[in-house]
Amino acid sequence: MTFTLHRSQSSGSSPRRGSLKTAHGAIETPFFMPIATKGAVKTLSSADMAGLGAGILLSNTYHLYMRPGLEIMQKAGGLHRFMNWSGPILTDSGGYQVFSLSKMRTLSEQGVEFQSPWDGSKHMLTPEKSIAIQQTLGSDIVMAFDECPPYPCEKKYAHEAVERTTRWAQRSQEQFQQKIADQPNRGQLLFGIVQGSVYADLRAQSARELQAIGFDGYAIGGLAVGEPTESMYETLASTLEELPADKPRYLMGVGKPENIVQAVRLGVDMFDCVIPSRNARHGLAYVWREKNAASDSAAAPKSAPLSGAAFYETVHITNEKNKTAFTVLDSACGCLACGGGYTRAYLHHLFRVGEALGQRLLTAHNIKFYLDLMTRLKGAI
RNA sequence: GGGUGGAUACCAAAGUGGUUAAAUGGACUAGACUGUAAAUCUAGUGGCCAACGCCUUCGUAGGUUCGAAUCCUACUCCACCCA
Repeated sequence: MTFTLHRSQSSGSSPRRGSLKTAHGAIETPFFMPIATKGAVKTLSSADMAGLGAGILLSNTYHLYMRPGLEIMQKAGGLHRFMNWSGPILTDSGGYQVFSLSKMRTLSEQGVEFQSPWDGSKHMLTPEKSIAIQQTLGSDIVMAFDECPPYPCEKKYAHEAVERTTRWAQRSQEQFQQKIADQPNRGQLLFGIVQGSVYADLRAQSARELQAIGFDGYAIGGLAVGEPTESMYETLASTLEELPADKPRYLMGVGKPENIVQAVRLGVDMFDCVIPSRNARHGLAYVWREKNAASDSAAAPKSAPLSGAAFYETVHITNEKNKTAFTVLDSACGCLACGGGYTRAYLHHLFRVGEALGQRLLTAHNIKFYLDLMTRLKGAI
């Protein structure tokens, strides 16, 4: 079995632990994937990631296809070798770029034509091409090519997007199988992506249609794109009811720590998000809050369930008050910054003068925070 | 000694009679960021005020004008040029 649950769960919305086997090792779920869009977690090396205890990274088909391109990836012997990362990698299909680059693309039944922001050149991404690229990259988990609609989204359009996503999922699966027939199976897994905006019936339809095709795992896409958080939770809960319990469920692009906590409660197994890395580069650090437990009844001991957003706090490292804060972000943290003994005052200084080390240290810290969050959640299930 | 050009808010730098508390950068203050077009973006930054609003600013001191950062006079300082 590729995916095994540690405790048998009937179905639906309840937290679960499991193990997902990939060609580059098994990972305990629920887990978080730091994002290495262009083949690197910005400011960090593969060795750094291993040191932080990251189990699996996420990379992006669209970006790697644009640069360095398939020829280089082929000569490099695949993405793992290219970036010198021996753990598992999940590659996103480029479906999200259908959403985020909406001003620079043209969508058709065939696929999506993107215009390069660099030289204006046009590139067509289709389900077949996306999967083929991911096969060349050699990622452990391949994502079907989907359409991620914006929010808000008229139901009529959301419906069309669901049906197109289903057709694209079918084509993705066919391409995936064909390649496997051609070449030795590299042990790649293929995940389908549920769409349907915030409409429960569309989500259910999407989930049903994808299961009819059959995938190794099911992702929930198109959330956290601007809808109210409550709406996201409701949609997530109803969608999970429609997904098989014996396959991994992946909530794409989410999210804030409290979003992840809530999603794990509802039965999600996999996450990714740019928040820890991007916010780190923008000077925002995540810090556990229990050190203030004496004065704050909302702070919980490590073993207790994490609730709301009260279990952590954010630190704007560039804030004036950190100028003379000669303490590390979190004395219990073993990241490059905290373990290295670099104080908030020093990090503040690095950001002020624009030294890249500041971004690097904060990125390491936030990634560690997210990985620790998952460890705690596993411990609480 | 003579000549020319300057002096604008924390810094740099626009503005040559009213629409200017004064463009734009930087710096500073705070905020945002959810399958990364993101080391990005937003807002604020003379004083008082919760706010409406009021007050004080463009080297200094006078003057012209209904009205001046903008025009005139003197002075101070800076830069360059000629002796």
